[in-house]
Amino acid sequence: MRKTSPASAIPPAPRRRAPSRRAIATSLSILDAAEELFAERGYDGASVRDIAAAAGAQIASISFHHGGKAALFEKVVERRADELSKLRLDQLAQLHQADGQQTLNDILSAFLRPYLEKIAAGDPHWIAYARLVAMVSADARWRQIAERCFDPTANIFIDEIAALFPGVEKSAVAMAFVFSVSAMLSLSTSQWRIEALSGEAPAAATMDALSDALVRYCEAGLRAALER
Amino acid sequence: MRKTSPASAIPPAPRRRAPSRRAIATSLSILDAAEELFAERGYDGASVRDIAAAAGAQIASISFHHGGKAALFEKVVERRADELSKLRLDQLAQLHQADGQQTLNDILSAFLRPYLEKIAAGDPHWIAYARLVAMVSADARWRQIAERCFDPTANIFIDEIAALFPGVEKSAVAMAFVFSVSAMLSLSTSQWRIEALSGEAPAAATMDALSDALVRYCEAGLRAALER
DNA sequence: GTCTATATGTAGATAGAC
DNA sequence: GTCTATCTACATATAGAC
Repeated sequence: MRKTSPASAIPPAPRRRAPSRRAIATSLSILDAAEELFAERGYDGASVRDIAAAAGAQIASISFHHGGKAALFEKVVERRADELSKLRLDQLAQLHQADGQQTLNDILSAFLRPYLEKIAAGDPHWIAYARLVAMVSADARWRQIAERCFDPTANIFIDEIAALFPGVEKSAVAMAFVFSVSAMLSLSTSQWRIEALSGEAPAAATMDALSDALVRYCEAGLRAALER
Repeated sequence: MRKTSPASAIPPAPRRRAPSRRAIATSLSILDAAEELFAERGYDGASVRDIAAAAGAQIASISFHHGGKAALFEKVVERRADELSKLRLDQLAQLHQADGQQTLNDILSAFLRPYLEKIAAGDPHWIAYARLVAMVSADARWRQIAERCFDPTANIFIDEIAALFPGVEKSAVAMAFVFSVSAMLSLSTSQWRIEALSGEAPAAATMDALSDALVRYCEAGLRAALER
């Protein structure tokens, strides 16, 4: 069944020459600048001009390296989503290896803590990421990004939670899960609102305390919504 | 100390002639069209051209009646916010009249139910409103709208809740309150995400069931986050 | 790969006739 | 109050020199 012709059978590799160090730097700085400006001003509010300027690059570089504004936005979201999904699934795998019965708190922590630790470290890239996720989640125009970047991991966690509540419909679990993700995102997207509503005393709460409160909030909320 | 001249002392009323019926209709249809398009595409994504076209009005009418795009956005948010705040504060007043000790569930219901009833009725204007609130809450550029339209009522409810948890810092209550508002908004803003994550079975859950689940979720979450 | 120059479209606002 | 016509600015994208 094999073709007899030697090398020509395999089409000549459509692979390009490896990009130069400088090209990589340009491409990356555009990605970083885009992340910041998209998060701050939204997709329509951030122009490729401003992104290029912030990156110290040419406008034309954006189309050249990333294929246009829309494709750039997708790459920005995808880069972070992939890293975060990996961390979350790693946590889940560790739970399974420990092979005691995992609790709701374990599963929720595996999902929430990796992100909470990122923002507790104060990394502005990850604070920006919450705003991007909120945009994608609220805008049907980015449906494909959500399906590709968020849904696979979310489904795994929803199924894990559903296993703890036999007889409860998956849609109910999905709903309570979305409530929890929304609450998590609000820590970043609405930080200024929380501060504005906190009154005079700034209350130098550590991010760790906020994280713990969020996990407790979500766990209790999920139980109340799903238990009979 | 009074001027002796008769009518001229009082400056001629700067009041304009009452607007015509048609003018009112134009102004209103612009407001309605703007609400829909701002919610669907965001502030930057919705152009005044499209808004005018959707309203069946002229582009120039937008500046004439509403003073420009930014002012129009504010009016759109303010109109709904005022109506909703009134409903919420009415509910709270009824609780106080009943003068039994009000529970956390009472207070949360007074805040959440008026909005949940609006969307349970399927009114697209109110579903759109959640998206607008989410935009304003996530974007510091609209800080003034949030301070004027949302904060006064939110502060009243936060204080009511705080009274049930003596010794807990107001900032902790504000945080848990923002979690709850985020979860509430996600019912409208991320409805399509909930559906996508619910799996094959569409599960024709009534909006009333979703509302009850949300209130249970928020109440239990608040308790867990605030109780010692 | 980078950069200049430009093509082509659309944005929000308003002057002035009606 | 409405509507036409137009102003000015800025958007994304790309062709072609380097």
